[in-house]
This record gives sequence, structure tokens and C-alpha cells, in this order.
Amino acid sequence: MHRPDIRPAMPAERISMDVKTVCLGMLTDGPASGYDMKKCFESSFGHFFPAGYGSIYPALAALARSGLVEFEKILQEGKPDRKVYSITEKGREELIRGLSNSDPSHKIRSEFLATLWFAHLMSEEHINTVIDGKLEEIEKFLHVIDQFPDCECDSAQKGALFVAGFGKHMASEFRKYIHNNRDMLTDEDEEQAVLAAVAQ
Amino acid sequence: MHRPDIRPAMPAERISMDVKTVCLGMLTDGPASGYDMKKCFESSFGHFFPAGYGSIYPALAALARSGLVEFEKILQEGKPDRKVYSITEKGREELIRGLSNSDPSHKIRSEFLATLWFAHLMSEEHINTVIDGKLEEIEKFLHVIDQFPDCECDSAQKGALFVAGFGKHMASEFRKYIHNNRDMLTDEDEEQAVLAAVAQ
DNA sequence: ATGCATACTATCAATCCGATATATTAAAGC
DNA sequence: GCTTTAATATATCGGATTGATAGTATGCAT
Repeated sequence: MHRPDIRPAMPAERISMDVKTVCLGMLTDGPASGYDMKKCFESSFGHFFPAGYGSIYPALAALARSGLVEFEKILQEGKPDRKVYSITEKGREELIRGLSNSDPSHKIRSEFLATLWFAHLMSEEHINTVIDGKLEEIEKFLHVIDQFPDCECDSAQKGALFVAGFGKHMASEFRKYIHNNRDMLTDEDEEQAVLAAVAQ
Repeated sequence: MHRPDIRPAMPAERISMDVKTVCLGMLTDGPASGYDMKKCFESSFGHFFPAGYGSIYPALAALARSGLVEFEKILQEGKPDRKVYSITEKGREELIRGLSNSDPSHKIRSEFLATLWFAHLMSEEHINTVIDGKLEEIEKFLHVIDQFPDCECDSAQKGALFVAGFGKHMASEFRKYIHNNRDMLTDEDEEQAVLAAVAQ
């Protein structure tokens, strides 16, 4: 009725493994441009932590403002100038802080599963299209990851191998589950099964 | 040099399985309030498609504006009024459209993996904290999903069972991979490797 | 010669996320 | 009895992320 001094929170600068922190981490392998980093996201990092230009460039700008990275403009003939970023000592400290969170998240956002949840509203044909498309995608991914390591951004040896192995394992289990269970979405006797389940 | 009629995109109203579409889907099981839907996200949907109040309420408002849902204000004694939403015929059509995307995404955003990628910059103790924390989380999730189905929002039988089974399978494979491979992050010879790298 | 790929930069609107605010009641703890 | 916590409900706000687009230049293929 008369608000007693509400102030806007000030979230205490949460320790988080965000795009900024990942960029700092990448720079521990040596200087790189935003473009280089995007490629690294595409080839390896992005499989479990995606980021596009719209996140990378603002992240680098913010890091530079806080003095966690420095950059050097390199003029090139023909091509646009490169801004080559390197991590500072302060940046290294901040990276360690970013890694210190004891409960980092692991989130899935799956339009695929959300769609199939409503399989009863879809034609059998379309269900198959969706599933076959996803299987193809997984196949491609497994092919890519099989010839890992192949990217330059890996001082990370141990960690990179662990993460790549994880990706490979989960992708092949993804495939396995779909192979073994896709029938339950398209089986003829679905009507019966459902009725039976309700009946008893 | 003079651009031949570039027009500002008009994104053609992308077909997407977003929060709005999921809310429409939930409403096919009967009318519900935003609060009800949040609970449904927490209990089941959120495991593969998270959404909080900050997404749900704006989504419902937008759906109402477009005439895809209607709502009725229900006055209650003691408690605040409920706004109970129901799907319209137009909304059902839009839902079907939302389900018609042939290539729905399945994305992972894992601070967990991003952190462990840099395991070589972390203490063995902290690596173990992070991993044990995640294992505990998985254990809880498996416990929850074992007593599925238990939520009210499931006309979806087939789809819900498929998705729940998927979650269960992937979670237990997650656990298995960590059990079998966590040693590679904390093995003794890491120190040597790191020292050697620094020394030269 | 025209379009397409590659190499670089960068921005914008739409959306989403996490935290917070407001209000009331009921149960649970001290 | 008093107080804290949980549950029922609504809603908003800043900050971050997404996906698409824009701009500029070279070289390659059709």
C-alpha cells in the first residue's frame, strides 16, 4: 500500500559458466578472433554449449570492458580487420572463479521430445518423418565425433576427451532407444492398448 | 552497391515448438491456470522443455491476444482470482501447425560439461564435488521418473510413455558413463603432464 | 557475369530465464 | 500463542540468448 523501499535486487554477480566464461577458457589456448571462436563453437563446444555471433561478440566486448581480455587490431588486405583477443591475468583469475561453481547445470531443451509427447495428434507418417530425420542427424554427429580430436582449441586434453566420450555415448544411446521404442508411437494396436490400460 | 530490393525478412512466422505451442498442447487435456501449467512443467514437461513464470504468463497473454485460447476469471475466497484458460478451435489448428515441423531441435546446454572441459584448471577435489553433485541429481531424477506416470496433464499416453522412457534411459546412461570414466579426469599422471607443460 | 562460399565484422527484435514482488491462508514449529 | 514456512495465485523486470540479417571484400565455379 506504500512500498517500503524496494530495490532492484542486485543479483550479487552470480558465479556462472556462461558464454563469457567459455570464451575466456578458449583463450587459454592462445589468442583468437571472434570468428575463430565461432568456428570452435561449431566444431566442438557447440554440441553441448551452443553460441552464435549474437552471444560471442557482446561477450567479448563485455570482457574487454572489464579488462579480462585485451585485443589487437590486425589490418589485412582484402579481408576485414581481425580483432585478435587474448586473455589477461585478471581474466585467468575470473575464469577460475567461473569454474568454481559446485553445481553447474545440464539442461535439455527438446522440441523433438515436446513434439512426440503429442504423438496422438500426429499422423503416423509425420511421426516417422520426424524420427527418421533425427536418426540421420545423430548418425552425422557420431561420424563427426568419431574423428575427434580434430579441433585446434584443445589444451584441454583430459576434459575434451571426457566430454567427447560423453557425447558419443549419449548419442549412440539416443539412437538405441529410438530404434527399440519407436514402435510404441506408431503401433496399430495403440487404441487397444490404451483402452486396456484404462479399463483395468 | 545498390541493393536490389532487400526486404527486412518478415520471418514468415516460423513453425516452432515453443512455449506457446506447448501451452496449447497442455490445454488439450482441459482448462488450466498459469499456475497449474507451471506445476505441469515442473513435474514432467520441464525435464526436457523447461519454462518458468517469466515464459508462461507472457505466452498465455499472447495466445489470448491471438484468440488461440480463452480465459475465464474465477473469483475465489481467500486466494487470488484464477484465470482459467481453455483452448479454442483456432488454437487447436495452430497446435497442429506447431506439431508439423519436420525437424524439431534437441539441444543441450551444459555448464556441467563446459566446466569439466577445463578440468585441467581445476583441483581434483572440486572435480569430485561437481561430479558427485551431478550423480546425486541424476539419482533423484531416476527416482522421480520411476513412479511415472503420476501427473494429471497426460492425455498423451503414448507420447508421454515414450518421452518418460527416453528420460529414464538417458539418465541411467549418463550415470553409467560418469561411473566408468570419471577416473580420466582425476588420474594421478595429470600433475606430471601439467607440470611438464608449464616447465618448458 | 552471376551466384555462391569463405573470411571478417557486427547488430536487432523476439524470446527466454531467473529472480523477485504482492497477497492471503493454512499448517507446522517453537 | 506467536512466528515462520509452504501453498495458491498472479505478474513483471533486467539481462542473456537465439536466429536472422547486414555489410564488405576476395576468389572460385557454372
